[in-house]
Amino acid sequence: MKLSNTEEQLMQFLWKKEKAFMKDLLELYAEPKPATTTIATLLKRMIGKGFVGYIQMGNSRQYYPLVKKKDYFSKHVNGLIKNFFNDSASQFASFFTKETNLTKDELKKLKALIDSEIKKK
Amino acid sequence: MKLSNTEEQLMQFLWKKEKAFMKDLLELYAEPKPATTTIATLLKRMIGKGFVGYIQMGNSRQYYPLVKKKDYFSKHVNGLIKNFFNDSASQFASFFTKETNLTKDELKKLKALIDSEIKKK
DNA sequence: ATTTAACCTCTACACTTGTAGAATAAAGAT
DNA sequence: ATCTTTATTCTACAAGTGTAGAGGTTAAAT
Repeated sequence: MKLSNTEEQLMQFLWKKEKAFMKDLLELYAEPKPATTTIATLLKRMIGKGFVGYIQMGNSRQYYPLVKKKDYFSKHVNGLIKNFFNDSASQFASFFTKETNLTKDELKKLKALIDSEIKKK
Repeated sequence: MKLSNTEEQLMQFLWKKEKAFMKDLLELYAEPKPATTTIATLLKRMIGKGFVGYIQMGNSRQYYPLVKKKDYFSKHVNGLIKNFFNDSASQFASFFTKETNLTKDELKKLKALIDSEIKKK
């Protein structure tokens, strides 16, 4: 099961908040904010898809994510790599390095990070 | 305008081939292959969306991509970075380095690549 | 010339997505 | 007790997606 675009955006908010009531979520939207019923529909669908859970609190609910952002994201990137780079992460990495506009400084930091990863292996 | 999932898969095939007739594309699908009319519909929609062009050759057409895989892909990754990493490519890169199972060797190659990128700046 | 194969367009239909009004319920304010 | 606010469910509807049959056209094969 997969989230649609708007659902994914809402999920981002939920990940940010960790737990949230409708109200809190609505606040995070830029103007013009969607109708509350729209959010409600999305949440309901997301619950159906198994991405969101909630705790009933009085008349409203405290929603929370059922999947970790990291996991969701990994799946995304892996899909991307599979489709675009023939399932080769290193091919992807090299493409990424060349095509993204990382500054010199960022590149240096990345290099350092890679170094420490190399040491771990 | 955006490609849907099945459209994107077909696009992958088209990128691989560079130019292709229906037949060629159909071949690339695993069993059970979709109906030819399904592919035809997809191609038509993709033409409508401006992702595919064609040259009429007798009774059939030679299709070709109108957008470069690289460009399409970049847009994708940028979207991902924007959504998941607060628009920070370097944050993404670090996450990626840590979470992907690159081998020591791949990491070394990547490091070398980064080095040469640093020199360019 | 007739049959066959390839492929295109049109039509169709169920499912998903984006969006939100109407109706309802409950909780808080007066 | 009544009004107001807020959240929830139901219903709805247009657009987009996944999938493919029916029917027509042309080129190739016999």
